[in-house]
Amino acid sequence: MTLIQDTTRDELAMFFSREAEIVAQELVGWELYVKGVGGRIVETEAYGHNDAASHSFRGQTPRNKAMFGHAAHVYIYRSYGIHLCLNIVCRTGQAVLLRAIEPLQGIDRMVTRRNTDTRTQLCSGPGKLASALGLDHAMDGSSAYQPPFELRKGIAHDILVGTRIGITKNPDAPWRFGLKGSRYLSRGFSDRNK
DNA sequence: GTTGCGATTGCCT
DNA sequence: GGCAATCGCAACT
Repeated sequence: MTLIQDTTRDELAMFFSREAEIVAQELVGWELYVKGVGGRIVETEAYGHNDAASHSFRGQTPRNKAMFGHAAHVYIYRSYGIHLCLNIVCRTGQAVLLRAIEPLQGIDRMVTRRNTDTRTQLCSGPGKLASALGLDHAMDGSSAYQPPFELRKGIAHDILVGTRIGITKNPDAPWRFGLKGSRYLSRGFSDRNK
């Protein structure tokens, strides 16, 4: 392994080894690619410590094992028996759910996988994002700092804050974050819910 | 062994 | 805005 890869890995491990609500906020504006397909992360949610909405709340199970593994590794789970959702693990038991991406590379492959050519809706939701990027449940637990994943650091942006979507427990925590002005969000930040 | 429920999406009215 | 689809997982008997 080269020095550059080691440096990247160490930097990312340090970046993600913090509270999920901090990481989720700072991750907006970064870029994520899977086999060269992806773009700018424009929406995230934090699943933190002592958070009843988190899969890790009741301790480690076979499904959430990756959440108790290494920081900067991915936690991928199946949602509603149909979709996959992508998280990046932070401090032990915490993770950031990636909810929306602004497509920048590999758009043709996203269009094929999603069966739509509406740019703003290729990755405008956790299930859509997972589908567009071609994620596989077998990737659960693998590191986000080596292929097929590639993370590129972003710069600070104006961030929108809101409550998380689709949860029933701990619904009032302001742990949803979005890139201000983005057209690629899963939904707006002013209205609560749909 | 059984049950109930989702960190969702897309189609229908 | 309403709701069906679809099934793995975890809680419970």
